[in-house]
Amino acid sequence: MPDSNNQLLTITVADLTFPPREGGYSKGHETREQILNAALHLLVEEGYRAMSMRRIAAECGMKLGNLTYHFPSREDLVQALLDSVISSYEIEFVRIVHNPSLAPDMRLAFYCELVLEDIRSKKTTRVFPELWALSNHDPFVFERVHELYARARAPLQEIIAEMRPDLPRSQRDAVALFISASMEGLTVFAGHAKPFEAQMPLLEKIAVHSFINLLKNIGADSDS
Amino acid sequence: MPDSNNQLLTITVADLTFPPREGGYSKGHETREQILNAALHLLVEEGYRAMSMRRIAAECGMKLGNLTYHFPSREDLVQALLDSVISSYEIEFVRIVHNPSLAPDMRLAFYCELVLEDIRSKKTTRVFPELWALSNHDPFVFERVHELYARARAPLQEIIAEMRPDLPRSQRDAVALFISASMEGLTVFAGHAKPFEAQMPLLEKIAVHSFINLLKNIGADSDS
DNA sequence: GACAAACTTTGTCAAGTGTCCTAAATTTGT
DNA sequence: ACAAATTTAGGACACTTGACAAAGTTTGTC
Repeated sequence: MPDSNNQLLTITVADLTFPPREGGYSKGHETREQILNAALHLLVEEGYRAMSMRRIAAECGMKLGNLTYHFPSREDLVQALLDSVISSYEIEFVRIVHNPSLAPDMRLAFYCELVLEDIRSKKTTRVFPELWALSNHDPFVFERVHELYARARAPLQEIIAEMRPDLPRSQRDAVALFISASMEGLTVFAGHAKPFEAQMPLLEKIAVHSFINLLKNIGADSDS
Repeated sequence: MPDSNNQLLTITVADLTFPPREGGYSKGHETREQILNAALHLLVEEGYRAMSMRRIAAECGMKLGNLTYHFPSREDLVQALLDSVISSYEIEFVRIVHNPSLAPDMRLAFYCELVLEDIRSKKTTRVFPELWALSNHDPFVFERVHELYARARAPLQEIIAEMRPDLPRSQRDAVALFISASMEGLTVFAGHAKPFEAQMPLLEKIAVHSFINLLKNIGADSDS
């Protein structure tokens, strides 16, 4: 198993993950995936506005009618795309939880490294701001995005509970939220092709250092 | 001057700020502002997609022809809107710099309070994710947004320089960037109508505590 | 090979988009 | 009073958008 050696170093979130198929021919599922891949590609390269039914069909080299056969409405397609994007992340979260029990500091640092590494990818840098904007006006996107983040915080909450069992749960969860939001914010500044992309390694050190310090000192300090 | 008393407590960023006008009648400038306000309203309430020329005109109760008289192209309108939004913030940044020299800890806490208070407003929660998404594909938006953030970090850099003059500038700037990004990230989670909006006061405490601890300990610690 | 289900093409539909235009009416500042 | 600025009222352009219907073609199975 050459994978299990560098598994901890090379975890990368897949672009899209598709649910197991039920009925239909295999060709149908293939084109469905092809469509969603084309949609993601357009979303990443040219933004949500460019992700029209016609352009997606053209990207696939197929006719528009065929696209509407697989996705009767644009909303269907967007929801399927969102599901596929999010599924990829949830798969990785499961792996992180099943991590060998290292020292909590190390697990936290590792978690941050994973998140900040993913943020630097073109896909994440491009897709998530789009989702944040959409979630402001689309309840479906809103629910899915925040459900995703809730699962993303779960490993963090475990680590924090291990480090600071003395803190009340509400406090621990708030800290987990702060840490998660803190890293997400770096997307805009140090994500792919952003002004401070090159400084991400330094920012990661600062972030991890800051988070660990926060966890050590919060509550015990001369703080209200 | 009743303002100068609670000035420090009630600073709020205006929705739009307009540059001084040169030629034309005053009515012309008024409708220009009316148009931009309507555009912002649409952007906030229904998102970038809904912000079409016709809908803006309808929102103002005016004819499309009149809109294209003031803004010949949609790009002109978007750029003017962006300028107006950003101007409002830059005005506040200037005030912050001209702050009485309190203890740097207090100035930092005050700065964070301002930012996190603004983040909770509907306008900021709605507009900025839109800008983040647009900046991924529109060079003009990209430049303006990051120019805005650069100015937003300036007061932060001053405070940090005061607290930690021993640190190299690159390190200080990276910390300022981290702090700024950290708070921006909270937009998605604790902004207006977001799942953790109610927890913003607690999150603010955590954030300020974390930032101050970071500034105290960074470099001096057993850290690489 | 038959055959039904699944897939794909082709063509059309109403509605929306930004941009441009003309001509007339109205308002504004001096 | 009068020129400049603004607004209205239309219209038109070329194009894009999501949705739909009716034919074809392919696929797996009996």
